[in-house]
Amino acid sequence: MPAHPTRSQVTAAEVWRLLLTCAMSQFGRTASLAQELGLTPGHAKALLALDPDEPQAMGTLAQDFACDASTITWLVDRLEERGLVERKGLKDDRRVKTIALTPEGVKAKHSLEARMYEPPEFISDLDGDVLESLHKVLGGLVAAAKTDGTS
Amino acid sequence: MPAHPTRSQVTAAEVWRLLLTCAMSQFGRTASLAQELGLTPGHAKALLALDPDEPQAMGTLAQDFACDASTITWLVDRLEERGLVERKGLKDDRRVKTIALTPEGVKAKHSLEARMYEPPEFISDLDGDVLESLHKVLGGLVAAAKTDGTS
DNA sequence: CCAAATAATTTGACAACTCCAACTATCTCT
DNA sequence: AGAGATAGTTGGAGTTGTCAAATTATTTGG
Repeated sequence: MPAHPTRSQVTAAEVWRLLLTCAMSQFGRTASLAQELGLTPGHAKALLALDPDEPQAMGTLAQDFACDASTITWLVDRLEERGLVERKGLKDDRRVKTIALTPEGVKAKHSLEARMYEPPEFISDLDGDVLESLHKVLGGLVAAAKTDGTS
Repeated sequence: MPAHPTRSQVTAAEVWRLLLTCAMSQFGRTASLAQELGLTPGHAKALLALDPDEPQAMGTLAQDFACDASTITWLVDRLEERGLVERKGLKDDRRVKTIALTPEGVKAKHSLEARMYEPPEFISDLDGDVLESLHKVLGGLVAAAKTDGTS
């Protein structure tokens, strides 16, 4: 923690607010976007959280989504009905079931991401070198965010 | 629009993806955050959309939220029950009702924003001059986003 | 003034989500 | 082996969010 709350501490809040505002200006669409692809918000959330290469235990998902275990059961039932995911037993511990994306699921995930990640005009209008520097800073942030317990 | 899709076009997508990823890494919490304040996601969405100084016609809200008019009626009913907003007739056109935040509503909006805008560690850990430059760029983006028809 | 358009509401129905409590299967530790 | 913990499921229940169709009040255009 910082020894003294300097001026830059204030600016950090301001920067974060701007970043969030910027993201939200477009993120609002995500619901409509998902709907266009025949996905409910819940489906979309799950697809974004699931890594094609790393099946997740249901319990882990429940923690990630900060919801009850049975809520995950319900959600996975819906996803499975649509053939987007598959329950797989875990060898080491047969109580655990991991959730893996099916090829359909991977396709859906990619469709969704492709649309979400289409840059809005106010980004693509930026100068090359501004993009370059933003890219550098944000890249670092994303890396830092991953290793952030966010206690 | 750019005359030629140069390399920077690719980078714009990449930058946008990073920005979104960065924002989403924390935005996921918003639901829990709202819940702590006794707000449903719908309430939160509405509070964030409403400007204390500019009451919105219900029809406008329906457009913003891309939902049915009756859905807004339902949502505003809930908000009014909690004393967060107030329906006000419009002088010029008595069919229209505008939704204004009550003092309670303004307070709730501010509580919510205050929490949302608390910067995560990976932001407050940044160097002063990085913050400075980010602030400058993002400030411009937010301004540009406002005047973006987002056709 | 009357017909058509517009803004909101009501009603009815349904899907999406969410939890809690009880239950099954499996693992772990002694 | 047996007690207790853990992972997931089931059943029941309630709220939230959503739309379509019919209704009311008001405005607008002819």
